Amino acid sequence: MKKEVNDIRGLAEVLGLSITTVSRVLNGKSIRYRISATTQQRVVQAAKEYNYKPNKLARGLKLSKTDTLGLIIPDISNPFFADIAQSIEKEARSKGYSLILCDSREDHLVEKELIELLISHKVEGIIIAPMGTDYKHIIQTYDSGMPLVVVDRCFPEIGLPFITSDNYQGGIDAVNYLISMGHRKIACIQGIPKSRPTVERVRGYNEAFRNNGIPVDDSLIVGNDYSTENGYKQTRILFSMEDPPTAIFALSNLIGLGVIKAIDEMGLKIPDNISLISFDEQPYSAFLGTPMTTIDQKKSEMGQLAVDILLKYITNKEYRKKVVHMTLKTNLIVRDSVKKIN
Amino acid sequence: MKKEVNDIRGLAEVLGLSITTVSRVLNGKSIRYRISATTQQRVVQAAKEYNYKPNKLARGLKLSKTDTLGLIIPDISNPFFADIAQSIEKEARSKGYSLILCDSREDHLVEKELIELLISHKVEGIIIAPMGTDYKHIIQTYDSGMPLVVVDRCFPEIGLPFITSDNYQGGIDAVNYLISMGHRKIACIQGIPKSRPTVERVRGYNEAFRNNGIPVDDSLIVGNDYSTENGYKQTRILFSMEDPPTAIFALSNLIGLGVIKAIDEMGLKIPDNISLISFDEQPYSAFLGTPMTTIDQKKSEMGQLAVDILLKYITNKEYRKKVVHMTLKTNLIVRDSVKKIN
DNA sequence: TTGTAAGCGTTATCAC
DNA sequence: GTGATAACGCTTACAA
Repeated sequence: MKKEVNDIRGLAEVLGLSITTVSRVLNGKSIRYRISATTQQRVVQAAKEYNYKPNKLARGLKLSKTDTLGLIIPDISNPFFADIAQSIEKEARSKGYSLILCDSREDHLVEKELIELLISHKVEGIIIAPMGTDYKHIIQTYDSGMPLVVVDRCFPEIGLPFITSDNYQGGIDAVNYLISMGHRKIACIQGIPKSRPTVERVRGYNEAFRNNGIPVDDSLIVGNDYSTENGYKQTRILFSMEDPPTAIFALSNLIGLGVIKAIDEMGLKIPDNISLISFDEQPYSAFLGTPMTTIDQKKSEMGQLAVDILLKYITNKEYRKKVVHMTLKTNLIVRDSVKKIN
Repeated sequence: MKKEVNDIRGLAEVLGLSITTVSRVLNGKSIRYRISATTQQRVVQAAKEYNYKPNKLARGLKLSKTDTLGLIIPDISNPFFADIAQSIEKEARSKGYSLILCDSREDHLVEKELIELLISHKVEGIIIAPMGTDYKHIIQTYDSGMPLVVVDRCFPEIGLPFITSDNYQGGIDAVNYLISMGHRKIACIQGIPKSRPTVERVRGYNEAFRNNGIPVDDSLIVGNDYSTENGYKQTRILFSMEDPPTAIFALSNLIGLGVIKAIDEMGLKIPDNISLISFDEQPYSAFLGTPMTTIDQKKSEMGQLAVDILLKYITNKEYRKKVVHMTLKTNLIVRDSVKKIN
């Protein structure tokens, strides 16, 4: 390893060649321009020797191609999103793209600013798992021509491409199972109320009751975000009722953890005193105090597909007319957290 | 919102001003150049109206300032690193920096390529949680002048800035506790053998035995990476021994989960048949089948400090001469996974 | 088979 | 108070 060279110009100089030729070789255009094998070898060799790294900024400026995607996630410390982020990163990089990671912390204003930031960075496309209650800023970005795919918290009512789980069916499956185990008084602790996954899961909840000819008690649908705190608080409130529910349907893994915490603190047992089923399978789900029955989502498929679709939008102008809406099957994993009653 | 303008030039045109003036206003240099209040207002107003977003590529090219940091993590789906990543992202953004996220998947070659990639992207600095067995590529990058901070898997033997936990003391605390509970035959399931956290924790393990005047049985120090699979496999092997250990010290949360899985499958109970203590506290630690005794690390402090130090290196040339080595206290959290014996 | 020069969108230097 | 212009590092017509 000799001296370093920071320029394509520097490289050209030490080689006694023109910038053009060097650039061509480095971009694999030697054949097209019939560059001599010797020249080619010398260039490649020197690039390695002088540790030359092309400047993506300059390249991006010239080509309007930054090899960069933006990812906006509401909470990367939530393992559900960490898993999605991992598969997105993997797929993106395998296709030659880097990822700018942004954590909106479930803050709508931050989310808006992050989009602006990514635009400033000239990312070629954006994958966003939004807060899910408002979409003005998102659709505006999309309409301005920025390739964009929404993940998880989608907005089916508008023309925004998305990929998400079949939350409706997941909700039905969960509640059907609970009902089949004899439960009638089933609480549902929601995530963010107007966010689509919550809306759909609650719709499934209602549908399952209807299918079984059982009336729904709306007062059992509680909670307001996907956090552990929410799960904890709502459980405490539910158990301060005259006649608490016999089962809880937690709409996220974090909420589920909060429920367990509350149950635990009250000296109660799952499933003896209360049954629990939670959305999102996690590595620890099987090893909790009571191995938990969960609704599993295809997280890595979701991430991978999001990238694939986004890249199609980026590279194929025709494809951009299609607004892809994709829904992935969920899967009920039965363990021990639901007791058969009656 | 009227038409969009993609240029500072476009903006200047609609305003009938020069590019220079517009640039100055937008960069808060109106006072220095005594730009009239009216002009100033018009510019700001128009920028908003025409939805102008400065091009960070062009700016970066000109100023050699990209407002971007690189983060390399071995596995973002590991909640330990997800937490660190979150605090890094938060701190970086609060200081005006964006983050390019790279997941090396514990692959040394990938790690090397990722560094090159980040250099190409002209990040202003790099935070890396490396595989931890080799550092040639890292020190070379650092020596070439790239501000860089190593996190978690550090290399104290060389002049690379780092911030990590006091893994040695953490190891001592864990094993001291185990010994105080009457255990003598204590297995240690390692992470990557030559990585510093593992080395230090094992050193603590040995030290605790020595302090208590108990000989160490080296055959009980097993395992080779931080994964769940490793924890699982090693536990099965340990229990195929004549006289299995009475306690296991798992050197990561993932390993701990693998141990639990194996124990579970064998129909054994924690802590009745085997005691367990694991590095890394997680939200679920308290709610596992047996609430787990853990060694907690200050993850968010680690991330935040890493960014702060890195930014000092970036902005303060003088400071760059200092090689910061920082070690964060760990904390033993006692729960129910260790049984008192004898 | 190789080279010259313009231009990507900014900011800084110098001039008025 | 404001404006021309060169330059950042790269790619790509257009020349030769």
